[in-house]
Amino acid sequence: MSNQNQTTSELIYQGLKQDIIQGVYPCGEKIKLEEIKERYNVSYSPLREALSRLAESRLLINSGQRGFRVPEMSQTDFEDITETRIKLECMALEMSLLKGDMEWESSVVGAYHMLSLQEKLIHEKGEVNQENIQRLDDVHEAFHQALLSGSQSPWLLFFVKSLNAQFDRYRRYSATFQFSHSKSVQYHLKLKELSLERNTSEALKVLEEHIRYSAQAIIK
Amino acid sequence: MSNQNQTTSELIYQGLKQDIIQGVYPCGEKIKLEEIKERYNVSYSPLREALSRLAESRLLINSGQRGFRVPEMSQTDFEDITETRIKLECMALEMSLLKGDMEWESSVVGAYHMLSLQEKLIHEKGEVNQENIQRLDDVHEAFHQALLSGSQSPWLLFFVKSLNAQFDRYRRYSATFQFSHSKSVQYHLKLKELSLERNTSEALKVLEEHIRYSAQAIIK
DNA sequence: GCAACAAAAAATATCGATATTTTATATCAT
DNA sequence: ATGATATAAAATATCGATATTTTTTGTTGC
Repeated sequence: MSNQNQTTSELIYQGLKQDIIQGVYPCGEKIKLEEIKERYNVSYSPLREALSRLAESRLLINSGQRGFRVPEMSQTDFEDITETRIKLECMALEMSLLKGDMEWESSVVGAYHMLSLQEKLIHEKGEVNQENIQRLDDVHEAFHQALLSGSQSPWLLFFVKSLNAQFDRYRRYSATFQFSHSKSVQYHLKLKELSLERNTSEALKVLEEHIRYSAQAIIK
Repeated sequence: MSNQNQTTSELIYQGLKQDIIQGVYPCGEKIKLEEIKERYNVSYSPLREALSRLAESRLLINSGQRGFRVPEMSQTDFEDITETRIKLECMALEMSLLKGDMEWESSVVGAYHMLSLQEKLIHEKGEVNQENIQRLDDVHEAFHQALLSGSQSPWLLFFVKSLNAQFDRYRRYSATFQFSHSKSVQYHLKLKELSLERNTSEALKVLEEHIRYSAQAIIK
């Protein structure tokens, strides 16, 4: 977002990332350069730069002289992602509650407001479509980022972001869009309130539960 | 290491990464493509792929339409790296001591042996040269990796590795090669023994101290 | 039939040149 | 002089073509 310098390489990176996370390319599938070169209508250079970046953050695998492919999914990998995510996010949340200032509080309140509006739109008014779901994902992501942003640890947030992308890939793949999201909605409300009250121990508990609940729904 | 498929892109990636960490390119310096294209004697494509990857892991900064540059260093950034490193490494060590099997123990013993030999070579026999220091860094890194490898969390190890690269850049930049490394040697010995004894609380304490000690020496 | 090897096809990786954008330099009006 | 604008230079980003490697196909001998 808000990237003024829209280089082709950056654009295709964003597009590919999105597509990989959304499961457009099946697991283990080889990425044929010629093919997606045509599809995205670009040449090799920016394409390969984008692919290289994605491989660096493990959204692709780059095997020596034989190109790029989409990583396989496995139970153990997902469990590792989930457990690590819980640890790092809890860590960041703890720091947020300790260090978060007024600006942080405002961003949490603001992000929560957006999230709850979008949740209402989908789950109460039933306006379920691809665009609204994408938007729900975005504001949900933004809410979590806001919560943790008080931690003042760019590195921790960087890693959390990376894990969330991986987690999302599993989520999208399992295609479990739960219409009965009431539990999730409750989690978010509690999370917001406990955070603003600086009730660390309870907030951490809820965050962990929230992540585990999502993970459980994905494993099936 | 042990990458059989030595593509030009991979080679130049390794080389650049090493050079950035070792402080060959000053902080904030712009990476002139034409210049290092000549220096490494390659063409744009593999060079830009390598640069893109390095930017993805934050060893470079890629600003829109105006190329790549080496990140600035700051006290706060280094503190974030250090604190995050402590948290993640301690987390991984705790898991290692909990889950580590016989194979893990062997790798720790083996890695420690290598490390202590190299430490002796340098600090007792005084064979101090660029090559031996590089080798010390390598076996030191390997020892820490071995310690944490029992954790069974590839994602945690991935992040730790990334942080260590950043940490190393600061270390190399400050150019503090301490000849009185006796303290560091003691840390490693203690770390090994406490780990094999599965003395979690003490091992974590020593690891944290070890990292803080290194960080202190860098800040000056 | 089947393994081993050779030839052909396909795909990846790299190159050198071009187009685009940014940065530096020069010109002009105020 | 100074700031704005146009021009030139430099640097980045992208393209299309070539070289290299891998994969597939086909052939031969057993």
